[in-house]
Amino acid sequence: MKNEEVAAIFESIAQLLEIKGEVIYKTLSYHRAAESIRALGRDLNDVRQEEGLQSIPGVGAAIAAKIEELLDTGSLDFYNRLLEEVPAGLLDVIAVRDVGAKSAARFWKELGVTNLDELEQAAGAGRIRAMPGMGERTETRLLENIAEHRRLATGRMLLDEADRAAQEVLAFVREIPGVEHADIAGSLRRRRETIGDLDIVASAEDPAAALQVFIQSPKILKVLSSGESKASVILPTGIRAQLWIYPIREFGSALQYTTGSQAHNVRLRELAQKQGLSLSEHGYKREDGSILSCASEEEVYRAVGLDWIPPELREDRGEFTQKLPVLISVEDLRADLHMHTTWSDGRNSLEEMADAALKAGLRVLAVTDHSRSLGVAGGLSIEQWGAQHAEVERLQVKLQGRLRILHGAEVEILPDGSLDFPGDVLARMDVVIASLHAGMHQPGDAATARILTALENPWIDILAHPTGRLLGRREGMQLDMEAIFRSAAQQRIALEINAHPERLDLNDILARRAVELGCLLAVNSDAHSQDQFSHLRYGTSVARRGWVTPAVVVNTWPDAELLTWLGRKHG
DNA sequence: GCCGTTTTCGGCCCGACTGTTTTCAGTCG
Repeated sequence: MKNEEVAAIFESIAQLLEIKGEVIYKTLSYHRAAESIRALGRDLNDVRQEEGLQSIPGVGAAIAAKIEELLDTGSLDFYNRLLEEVPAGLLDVIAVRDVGAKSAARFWKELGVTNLDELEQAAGAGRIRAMPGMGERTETRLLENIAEHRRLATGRMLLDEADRAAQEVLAFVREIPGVEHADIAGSLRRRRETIGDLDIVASAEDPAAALQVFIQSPKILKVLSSGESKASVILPTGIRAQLWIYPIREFGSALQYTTGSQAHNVRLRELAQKQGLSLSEHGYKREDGSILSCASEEEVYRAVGLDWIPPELREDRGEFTQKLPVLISVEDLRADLHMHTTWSDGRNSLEEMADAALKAGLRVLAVTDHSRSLGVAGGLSIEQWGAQHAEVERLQVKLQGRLRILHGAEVEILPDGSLDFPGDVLARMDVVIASLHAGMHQPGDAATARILTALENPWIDILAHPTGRLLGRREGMQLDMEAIFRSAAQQRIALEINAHPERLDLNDILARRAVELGCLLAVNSDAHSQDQFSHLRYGTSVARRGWVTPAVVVNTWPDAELLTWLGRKHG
């Protein structure tokens, strides 16, 4: 059984227990265990054999025993019995906004509702408003929220879309009279790979007045809620956004609070509590009732004896207990080792791409069009690659050393694990990227074997978008990443963090694990047009979330070092 | 159910907003 399946079961257990009315801390334990398992980056079976399951944060004796039962039998008696007690359809009910475990339990016990359809029928028939403590408005809003839930079932944005939408809101907020600072917060500031809604935090002399201007603007489609300090709205694009406004002296604690993650904030507040401090978005309250306001985030962390923690690390994945790394930044990237031109499926010519790379601040660019078997993407024949090589040489002369161009290819890994070009062609390349675009539906062990065979090929430098996932569209292959990382580390092959916002592959968790196992990484744009070098910042944010330092990322290295690494194979 | 630079038992983050009530529970982030 896969980690993700185990985590999903614990998540369901947490919710079912909450509906059942179990003490909240027990449900929290299952929730935390699920999060820890998701962040593990390695197979539960390995952890069980090596350090033991209880080495996982939030996993004690009881949950460890349940994990073992799941791993051994593929099923969990405790969970099965829970499902007989509480209708599984209620899990969909509590996924609706403003419906939590308490309400779901009441709908179930008082109206016999066991799933979302039945809840919608009950609301439509006016049976909600008849319940004690519920009214007409509750019922109307419930119907709206159910409709919204059905519309947005897929509902998360990719990073680039979220960035664009957030910048628009931010610009608008900054123009509201009386607003001093405004910043992006929430999961977008933490650079999560997909974004549910936008969080903006601002400071103003008179927060309530500024909020009024915000919610009355024609740029807002609908106001979901609004008060003295926060408003939740829907933008004309259908995207949900929240704006918090605080006095300037509280801006630091407000930014820290609204950035999250929730798990990180809970840990930080627990830490504060042990020092006799109560932390909220307004600052610290001491035991004598006095207030310590924080205008900057640094002050928030310093007050409890911590260094400022970069937002990308705020996921309760060790940032309070482990030494913080010096994270990679996008300015560290000197080279881009994966891109395409009109020779295969790119939209711009080689020269246009080179110009764009220069404008993006790059010093080294690897030209890596597809290989011959990828017909749909205009893969190059051996002869075409040779012709392209002549063009690369001409362009290199023309560029007069302003940009160093390496010539390689993104070479298909064929079904038997061999590469799409023979060794004598690969030997002529400056850089060889191996990747897989076809036959991704084969079982995980077969796909793993195929990649492991490919990694034995003496010419490979980089394994591109290793899992093949497409966010929101396709799950990655179920590979044995541990085996792939070990092989790549041994061969000094770099694993790619593909920076396309739809790929981000490796993800943060896998990137962190790869580095732990001694792998090199490459953050590449995979640009198919001249505007896509800007994607490098998305790849960088994945690396940052994976605790990655520049030292292990080959395209941050000085030319000499990079060429030495490439030259180990290509002479 | 987990966990320990005050604890192996007794704790477990904190406040804003809503809707329905007259003081609060539920939900959310």
